[in-house]
Amino acid sequence: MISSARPLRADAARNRELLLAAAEEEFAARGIDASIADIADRAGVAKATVFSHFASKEELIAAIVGNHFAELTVVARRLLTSADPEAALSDFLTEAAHGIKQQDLTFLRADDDSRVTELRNDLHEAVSALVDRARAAGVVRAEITGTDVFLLICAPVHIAGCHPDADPDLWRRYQAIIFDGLRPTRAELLPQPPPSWP
Amino acid sequence: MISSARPLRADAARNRELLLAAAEEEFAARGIDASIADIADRAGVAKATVFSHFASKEELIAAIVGNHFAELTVVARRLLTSADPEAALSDFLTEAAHGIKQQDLTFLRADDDSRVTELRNDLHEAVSALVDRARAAGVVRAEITGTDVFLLICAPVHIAGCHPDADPDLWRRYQAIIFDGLRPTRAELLPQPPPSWP
Amino acid sequence: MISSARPLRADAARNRELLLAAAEEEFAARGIDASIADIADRAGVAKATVFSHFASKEELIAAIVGNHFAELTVVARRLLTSADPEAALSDFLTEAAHGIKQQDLTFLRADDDSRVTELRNDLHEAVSALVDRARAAGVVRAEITGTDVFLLICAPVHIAGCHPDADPDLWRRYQAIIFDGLRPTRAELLPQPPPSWP
Amino acid sequence: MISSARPLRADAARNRELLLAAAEEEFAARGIDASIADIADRAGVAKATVFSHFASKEELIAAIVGNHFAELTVVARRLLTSADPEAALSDFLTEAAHGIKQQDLTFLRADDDSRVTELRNDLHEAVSALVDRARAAGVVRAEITGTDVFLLICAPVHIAGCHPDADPDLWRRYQAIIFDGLRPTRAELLPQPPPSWP
DNA sequence: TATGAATGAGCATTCATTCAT
DNA sequence: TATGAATGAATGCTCATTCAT
Repeated sequence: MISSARPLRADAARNRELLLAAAEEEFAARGIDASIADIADRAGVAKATVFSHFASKEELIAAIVGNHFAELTVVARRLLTSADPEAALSDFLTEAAHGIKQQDLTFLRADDDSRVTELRNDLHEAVSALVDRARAAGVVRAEITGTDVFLLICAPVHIAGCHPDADPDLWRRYQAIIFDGLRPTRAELLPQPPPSWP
Repeated sequence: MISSARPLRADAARNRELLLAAAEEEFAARGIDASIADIADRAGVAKATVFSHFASKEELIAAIVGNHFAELTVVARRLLTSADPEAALSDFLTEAAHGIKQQDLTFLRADDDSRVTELRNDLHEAVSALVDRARAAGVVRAEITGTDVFLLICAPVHIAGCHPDADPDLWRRYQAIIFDGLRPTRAELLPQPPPSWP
Repeated sequence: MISSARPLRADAARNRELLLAAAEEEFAARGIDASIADIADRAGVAKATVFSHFASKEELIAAIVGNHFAELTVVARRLLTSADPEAALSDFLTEAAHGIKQQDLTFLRADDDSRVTELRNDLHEAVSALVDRARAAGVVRAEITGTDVFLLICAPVHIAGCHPDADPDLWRRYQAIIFDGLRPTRAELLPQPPPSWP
Repeated sequence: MISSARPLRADAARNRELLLAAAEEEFAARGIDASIADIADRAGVAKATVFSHFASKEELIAAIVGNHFAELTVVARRLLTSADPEAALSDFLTEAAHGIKQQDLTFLRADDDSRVTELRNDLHEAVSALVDRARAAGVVRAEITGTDVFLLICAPVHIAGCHPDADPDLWRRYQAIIFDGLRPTRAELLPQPPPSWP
């Protein structure tokens, strides 16, 4: 929300937010092939204005993805200070899924962008802290890592999205199932070692 | 002469198979934006030939998706005859995920095609039978339906795909977690009723 | 004129010629920034058709430049068989300048194209033969090389083009001056050694 | 206050010079398609500032071209006062070509600008005086006019520029050849009458 | 049926120029 | 005067689809 590098003029800052919002909506509606023209139209600015804010379509996508990572990091850090480790992890997954559900942008990738990589690592770290606390409290299996949970964030929304005509809250069902799968009820080892993080 | 729907000439039938195979490979390699030109090149035919077999790109995608549903249906029906209900369900999910992993075509959608809808319903039915048997045997929660499992088919591969540099077998870890989530260990009710199927 | 690689269908070959002609005219009229759209319009075809004949604007330019080199090579080789070495060289420069004058495309460059490089080398070789014969006959200075004359081909037209409102034949005046500069009247050495050819 | 045309503030005058210098460099480096944005960047000012000094890109080009004409005029007038008429003409062409070679802006045209036309006429007049003196001294043919030499100014650099990998001083070779072509050694008449000047 | 060619609609991106501050 | 921002008009290029043979 609050950027540090260059204090934009008020009108430009407004247009930037307008554009990011329009882009999210357009990507959610039309997929990754949403056109810059449509995004500009939706934001009520000229096509060229998009490029005066983001040097390329890739950079626009990176800004969106980065923002989402940053928002989730804020959520994770806030929940780290709560009393109940189990509720904290569960609430994080719920809030995350809820945010994703609003606009499914799961398909957006921005891998080669260093800022996004950094923000993704920040989120990974915050999630790992949440998981460490939950594991220490015995509410998740000993084998479960922060990376596991990081990868699972989008799963409930994605699963519900496979239904051709689902209730908007269906993802909650699959989140509960997955969360139960993380619990230390079963002693069996998982068939693969925990994934490393680059 | 013997087959019912459309008696294709032998070489035409061969071209059709060539095209479907080429299209799958190209979609797997380049994503949904793979071009008809590249598919035709890979199949060794002219671009226009693609359109003499499939009226549009959508129809080509529908054919691929339909084939995948049909293959999974075969797997599900075969496993219905096996002795162990738990192993049958687990094996189905494993074989399905394995096939998807080979060529991740999860992103392909073909919603408005009636043949695809029919094949999808066939798969849904076969999976439901598998789940009914598993539930009756007490290896999955009473609340779990065939629709649930149908929706979960792609999840393990999708989850592992969120890792920037994952082991090719990582999906097995998440499949085990999800399968554990389906088990009747926990008594708590799931937060959402089972989804209906259209 | 007669290409070897792939025998185009009659209509395609016609469109190709139409496009090359239109492109030459458009480049001559608007300079190197002539647009593909205008070229296509002038040729009476769709924009995309340009790209079905030439993969890029660069390739179209290369085709034009290559054709011009090839045509000049034909002229040079023909004159090599004529009786008078002085007239042969002079006529070559005249015919070349005349062809260039029709459409000043001096500004077109296609350096990185291997076919063009080859055709340019062919022309260089043919011109060198013409110059060798003229030198042997004592009608040009001993120091003058084929490379010198190759570089001088465009000069008369370019010089006349610096006049804001010149007679269309003014280039002949500067060709005569330059040709006189090549004659062995003066014994003084030229201030720079003859240029090498890559 | 003291100067007549437009009393610029000191910093504005400085920006103007900065911009002209930056524009020359950028045009020399990137050709006529050098962008206003790059020029402004190089000058260290905002894009819009360019337009507060020059109403359009054309006008900026006209200013550069006009400056070059004016500089050459100074050179020609200075050499008019030298003792040797032949050396004066030769030196003029050498100094001119040298300046052009440093930054080849030959491609810049600014025809419809009245100030440029005036400066070009000034140069034409100064060159004509140089040529008249040389002709009177018998060092150039009787037929050669100031207009001829004016048109020939850029030729040596242009000719050397046709070589794909030339020595930076190669233009001197062609200047010598052309200058020899101007000498009164040959009695033959040139094939075209001297061009008039508008 | 198979195909070489043609094409209309569209896309990301650029740029000279204008505007408000 | 200087500038950050905005923009309309182009531009090279792509692609699914159509057409004539």
